[in-house]
Amino acid sequence: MIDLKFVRENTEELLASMRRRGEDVELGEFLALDAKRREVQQEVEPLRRKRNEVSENIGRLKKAGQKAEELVAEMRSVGDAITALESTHRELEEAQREFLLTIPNLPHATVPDGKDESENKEIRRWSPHGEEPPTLSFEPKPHWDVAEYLDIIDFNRAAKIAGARFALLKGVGAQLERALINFMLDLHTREHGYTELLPPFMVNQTSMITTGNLPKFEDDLFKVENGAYYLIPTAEVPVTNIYQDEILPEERLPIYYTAYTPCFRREAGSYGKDTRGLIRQHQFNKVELVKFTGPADSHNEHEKLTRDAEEVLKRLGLAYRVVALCAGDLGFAAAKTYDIEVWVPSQKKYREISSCSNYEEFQARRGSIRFKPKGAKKTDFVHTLNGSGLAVGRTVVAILENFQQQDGTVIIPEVLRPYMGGAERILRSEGRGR
RNA sequence: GGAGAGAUGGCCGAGCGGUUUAAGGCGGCGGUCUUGAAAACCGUUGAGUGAAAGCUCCGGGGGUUCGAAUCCCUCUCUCUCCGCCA
Repeated sequence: MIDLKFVRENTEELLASMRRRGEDVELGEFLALDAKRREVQQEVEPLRRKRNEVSENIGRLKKAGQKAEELVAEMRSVGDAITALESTHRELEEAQREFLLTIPNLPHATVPDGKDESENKEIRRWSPHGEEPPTLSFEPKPHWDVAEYLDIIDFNRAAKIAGARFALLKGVGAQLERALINFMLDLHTREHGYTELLPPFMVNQTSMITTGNLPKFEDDLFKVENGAYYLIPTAEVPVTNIYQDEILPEERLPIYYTAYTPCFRREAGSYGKDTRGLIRQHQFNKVELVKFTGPADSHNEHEKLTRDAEEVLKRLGLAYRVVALCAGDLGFAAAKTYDIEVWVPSQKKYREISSCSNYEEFQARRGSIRFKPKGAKKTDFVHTLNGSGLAVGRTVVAILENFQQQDGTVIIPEVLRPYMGGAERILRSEGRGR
């Protein structure tokens, strides 16, 4: 959430930022509400002060055994006036908050200009063989064909038991998924200094408001009907909300968390996009990285977090590139975002496998996540950051496609072998499992 | 699901209609003392808003009253006992 005072005092700067995002924001009505609200507040406060003073007086008089009838009568009408003003004030305040919750974050100065995805800026590339992605000596099959031949993913039966955009992993496919989760968590906890969490997979509305998923993006979420819960679209939501409404001591910062969770997304409005395969599912697994930092450190920590996610791909030997999202492609809550895109041979394209963002104080303000700088009188908002480290389903896509062999088998990356009973290759399974 | 108890400042805990501008303790910070430290003693120590005076905040929301942490309604959460259950 944008600071109310900032909106009031830096209106032009805010509008310029919104134009960079391609958002058309109308502030006239909001600023009028704000002026009215402050006017009402200035009216009600002296009345409250008067009531406090006179009421205390009445108490003293009564204690002394004296009458206070006129004062009581007078305060009765003051009380009515206060009640009326308070209810107006509350309505104005609520209207302001509702509006503020719909204003996206300000893009950081280093975010490139641009209207959409096509203007994102490539930052760097990596591949096991230099910078360019490796080419296979035969025509690569899409991962769903690779998986079907090996009998490790069953999309048809998943559709039967749940519907479109679900997958049923089988045998080595299920093992591969589990191996990747464990490999990623081990890397981040043992080498990158993150603490592992296993949070609730459903959260309340308040948590969704903190991260920016609500009120604007309800259509993207699955809501549980008998209970006020939402299925999490990412571990970012439960983990960021851990310190909701808390004031942290400065010495605790920065805090690094990693969490595996399934993620649930409606994918409304993505009809016809990635309809086959694992790329776009209603439910997928992800290992998430979340940081809470002081304001001065967040951009450094953002760079480090992105490198931590990249490391997963390096160890797996998967080619990727990092792009900086332009202002027009930036998510609602983000001040700055790097996407990591992995090479998908059958599509001859890089596809998003991680999104690493710095939200600065945007989410912290919505969730009131603060810290007390050492020696300072005032509290300040922390900065929150997160990134996928990585999306597991899409990592499976990359492994099946990049490491497929002409005979239909798939080489298992060395770092995963200890997690898969030492197997070096995924072979076609025969018989009973089918 | 049934019965009961509770939610107060970083933590513990008093207050149950009017010097509560929330007692007291612990913890934190500063000081006295000390070669240094501990102990003891003294002081200080919640958040938001505002230039300030002030105003608001005792789980959330609503009500009663001149006046609510305190009384009433409601919701949420926690605990105890019983039942059921992985």
